[in-house]
Amino acid sequence: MNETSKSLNFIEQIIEEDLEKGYAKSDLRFRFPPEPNGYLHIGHASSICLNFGLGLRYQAPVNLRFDDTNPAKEEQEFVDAIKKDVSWLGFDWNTERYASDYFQQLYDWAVQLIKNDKAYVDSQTSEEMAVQKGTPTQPGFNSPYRNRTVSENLALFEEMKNGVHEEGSHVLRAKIDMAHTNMLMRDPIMYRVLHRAHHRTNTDWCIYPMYDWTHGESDYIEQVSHSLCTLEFLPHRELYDWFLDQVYDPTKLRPKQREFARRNLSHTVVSKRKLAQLVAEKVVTGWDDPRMPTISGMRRRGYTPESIRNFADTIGIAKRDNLIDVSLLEFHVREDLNKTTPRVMGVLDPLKVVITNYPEGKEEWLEAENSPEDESLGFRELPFSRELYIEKEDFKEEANKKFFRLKLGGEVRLKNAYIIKAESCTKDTNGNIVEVQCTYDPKSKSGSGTEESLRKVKGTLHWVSTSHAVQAEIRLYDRLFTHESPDTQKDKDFMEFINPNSLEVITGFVEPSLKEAQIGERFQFQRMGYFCVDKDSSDKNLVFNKTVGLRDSWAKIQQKSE
RNA sequence: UGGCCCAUGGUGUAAUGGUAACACUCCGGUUUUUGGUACCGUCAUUCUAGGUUCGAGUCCUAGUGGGCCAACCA
Repeated sequence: MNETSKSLNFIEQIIEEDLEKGYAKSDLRFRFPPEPNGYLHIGHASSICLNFGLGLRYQAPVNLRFDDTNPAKEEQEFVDAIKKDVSWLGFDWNTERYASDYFQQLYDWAVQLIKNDKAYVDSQTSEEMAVQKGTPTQPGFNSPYRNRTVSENLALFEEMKNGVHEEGSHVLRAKIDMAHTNMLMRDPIMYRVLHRAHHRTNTDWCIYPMYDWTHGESDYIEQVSHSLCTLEFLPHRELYDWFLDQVYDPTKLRPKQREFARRNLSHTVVSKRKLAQLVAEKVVTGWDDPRMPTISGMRRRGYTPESIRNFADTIGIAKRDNLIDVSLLEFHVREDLNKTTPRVMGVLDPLKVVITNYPEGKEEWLEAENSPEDESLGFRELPFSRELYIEKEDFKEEANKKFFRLKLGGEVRLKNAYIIKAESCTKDTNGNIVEVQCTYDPKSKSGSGTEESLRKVKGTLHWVSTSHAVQAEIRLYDRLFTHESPDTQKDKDFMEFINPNSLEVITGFVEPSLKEAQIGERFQFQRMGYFCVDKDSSDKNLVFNKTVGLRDSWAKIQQKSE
């Protein structure tokens, strides 16, 4: 927590060096620049935490800037979702900006470039241009249109803007060097003709600027000091600087681009394009499907903003390729949920228990602590009766002594209730156990303080009273992909690794206090895991998502004995 | 057959020329009315070869391995 003792990541070191070299702290400014063409994912969360974290650390403003230069892909729906996600993560932006706000300024600068003989209108097809561009190992060659006169370029460019020309007929290109070793410097396209309505500028423009031309100049307009992006943009830095050189006024702050490695998460894909494909092909129900590594998906799953921020802090920022194990994310989710969620009881795979020496028709309301981690959460009351459900896996006719749960002739504590002993069980015609008959010790009531209640029994089970329990739909999730790195396998498409069993829907029974649970509310079902109420939930049909299971050392013991 | 970036336990990140550390995972234990939590402990790391230096994970060179670059996407 101590800022001064915490080691700096390499971005923070760059900033510290700039500060030492005389950069004013008040000149520091950052931005988070999403393109509104999809939902934000865990990789963006990392970038958001980086940029807004820097803002907090240096008390510097952070803009939320939508990189909306491609009306073919961008929509208002995504703008709204992105704003919601950033806010939910717990960050406040200084101002909300749009690259489209700068279209006029960008156009004016482009005209200036043409006048300075730094840009020209090319009228080749994209195929011709691709050939002419060369390859990484071979230089390109000049376009036949490269030497158009300034006045001809000016006239054409204005016509492009005015919608005189068809899509694909002309582009504006920067005039740099077709033999440059960096392919991005081989006369990159600045503008294309697009007869499309834009979500903000509507049909005002018939030409739209490309990323490279837009991004750095937007940083410059906003006077962003450090423009942070992922490593695949590293080759763009040279162009970023070249474009800046064309318009730079030395009395103003000059933004600098620096790059960090995107964070990869195991057993999923962290790519908007691939996530969009999962949505489009209906592998998942939508961008906010709880199996998706999107911020909205994680929110719906029950992850907390705190846990995602802690995760981002822990994984840090660096420049090497990485594949972060999803178990680290789950650790942070459990860590936060353990501290904050109330405990309740829910039986996912019910087995009926009848307490033969408990009077028929009797019910008792027992006091139960809401959280051993947080006293302030108080207590609630639980109904107990003659017939209960316990978890099917918590009973065996016979078992070795490693099995702490209920077995014939053995005793267990029912959480917050009595100690019971299994006397017999009945089976259906297929040999499946359908009911267990038990006796209880009436003096062993939890919290009663009697000698019997203080007895140590090895196992404690969760349970619900059959007549009081509420039926609930419970959605269990597993990893979306069976491979830890589905999208880096040579000759294999990531879709081949989709886990067919990533969703299982079951019907369980939960304690009656959950009847009034609100959408989004989180609970720990004791001994089972963390669950939250899904947005599909209604008065008629209670729906829970399993957020993450509890650590399960019994499962490990079982695995080893197999 | 080019250019650029990267290389620290199983995973991620530190160590800023001076004893390689922290977290997760794994494994073992203590406590426990959650086989949870908490706490304690074990195992395990500088890609290779040269060089600079009293001293190199850190600087230099080469090699090896991985990644990025040929959208009118961002």
